[in-house]
Amino acid sequence: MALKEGVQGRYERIYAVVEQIPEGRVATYGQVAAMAKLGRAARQVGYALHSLPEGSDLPWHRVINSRGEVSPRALPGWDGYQRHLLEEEGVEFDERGRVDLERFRWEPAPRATRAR
DNA sequence: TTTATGGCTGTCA
DNA sequence: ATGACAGCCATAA
Repeated sequence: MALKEGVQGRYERIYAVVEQIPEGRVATYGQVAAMAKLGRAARQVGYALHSLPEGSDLPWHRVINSRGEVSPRALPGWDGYQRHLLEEEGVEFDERGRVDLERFRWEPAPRATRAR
């Protein structure tokens, strides 16, 4: 309709954020959503990832929920697969399969090139 | 156009 | 610590 969809790059925004996630680091949906200027559209982030185009180099597996765990998606084995990918990147999982967000939470750079 | 759902989040018990 | 309810916003039908 005549209403502006804002920008058609809503997906791109999410993709851009996820793409910025370094290895050995994880980000939550809410965090990505906030960084993508989507506000509380954390769910949409998950949808965007669900709608991921095939062949995307998007590290969607680095995006987890606020519990520090992968989404218990319907497909059995997907959570294990995601966890496996993160483990290879150096992310440590708990017995429950949880990650210490306090330690592995990706800290986005506000503006300057922050490297420590 | 509206309606329904969802890879979530945060608070309350 | 976990379990349940409601809120939020975009995509799909």
